[in-house]
Amino acid sequence: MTTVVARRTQAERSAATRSRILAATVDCLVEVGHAGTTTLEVQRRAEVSRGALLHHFPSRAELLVAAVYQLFEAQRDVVGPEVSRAREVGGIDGGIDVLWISFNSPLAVAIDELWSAARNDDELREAIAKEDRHARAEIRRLCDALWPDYVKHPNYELALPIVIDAMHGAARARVVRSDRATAKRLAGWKQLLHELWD
Amino acid sequence: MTTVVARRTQAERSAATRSRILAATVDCLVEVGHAGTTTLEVQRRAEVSRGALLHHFPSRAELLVAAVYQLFEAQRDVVGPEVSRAREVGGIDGGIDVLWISFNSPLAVAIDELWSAARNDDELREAIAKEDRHARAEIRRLCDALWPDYVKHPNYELALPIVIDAMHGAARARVVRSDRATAKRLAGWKQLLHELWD
DNA sequence: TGAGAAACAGTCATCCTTGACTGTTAGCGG
DNA sequence: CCGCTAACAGTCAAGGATGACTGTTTCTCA
Repeated sequence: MTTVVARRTQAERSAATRSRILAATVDCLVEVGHAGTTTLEVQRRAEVSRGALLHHFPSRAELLVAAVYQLFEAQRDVVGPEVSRAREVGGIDGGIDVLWISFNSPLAVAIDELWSAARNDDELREAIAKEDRHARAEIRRLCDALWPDYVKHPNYELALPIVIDAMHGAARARVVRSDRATAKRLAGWKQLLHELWD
Repeated sequence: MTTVVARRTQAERSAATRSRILAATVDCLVEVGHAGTTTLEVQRRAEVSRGALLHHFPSRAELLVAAVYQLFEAQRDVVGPEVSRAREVGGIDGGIDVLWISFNSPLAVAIDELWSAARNDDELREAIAKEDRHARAEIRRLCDALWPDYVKHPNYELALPIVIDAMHGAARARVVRSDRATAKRLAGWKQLLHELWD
């Protein structure tokens, strides 16, 4: 009785391994942070040999940079569909809820983790800066889709960056603060937009 | 010709060494980040022996926790005087400028660095959470002192946390974004408060 | 089908960090 | 003035991380 091993092309094998490694890297970033994301730990989680890991990503730096691209791409895959569904979400309050979700995915946590590391790593910083521009554009598209009625409101351009920055700040602070505090913030953002746009 | 060594009490010697170590730790956090803040690097910067370092702070964790207290205390020393000077600063715009400064000191950078590390370190997180409450109260006092005329405005409680969160978010994003972007944000916050309070 | 290349496996030397450990000096109380 | 303790000095072993290196398998293409 021999196990039937499905024949795969080199490209398929390679891509699968690469994916496993990157997924493990993201998991690692979320669970134990940037400092805990060692090549050994990634290799264990991905269940690949050292050779495999080093073959795909010759150095830890290259692994993390690749993770950046992977992460932002994954986030686009999350945000994209939300844009399509945006018309079903009603008004200011629903929009804030949807927006807040995108700041709370595991992906966002992993990105935040790399963001911290980027301050002392030129290579990472450059990679993140580049992707961040696209991410912001995507968030912007999401907002426009969520609030088509307000896009032309004179206060739209004023309020948007502030709320987005505030969400960034709140997402970060969430590490040490209570869920209650987060709920209060959500309500605050909604009230602000009502105040400015209604 | 013998060098005259000033006689110091044990307590003085000890306190001086401790200060040097903590100051070096803060420098280290600012310059090379949490990951780069090794006990060896701190020891080099403080110009103390390994024995001295380990005597005052038996483990790296204790060193970082001590740094948390030191940092928040130092920040209080910075923010405190600002509260007294607040009456000299005029209006919304000046207040925003002052507030923004407190998010840009090296201290804030070091705190942010520890904040990142805290996500995966229970001891640190607890220490930071505790101090953070005081810090927020202090910031609140500063705001009240900066804008005594608006404290009772119905939108005061609405706008304040949002602006503070936004400053947190913006301070963090500054790592990868341009100074121009920061200037735009400053203008935005000012405009928002004018919109809500005037 | 067979040579070659890509994908993967596993080991190893090197470096770095940490904290334990032992030795030394400076101040303090009796 | 003497013994004691806190403050400091310097070394060392253990563990972990990284990437280089060599060996093996799996596909591909001529």
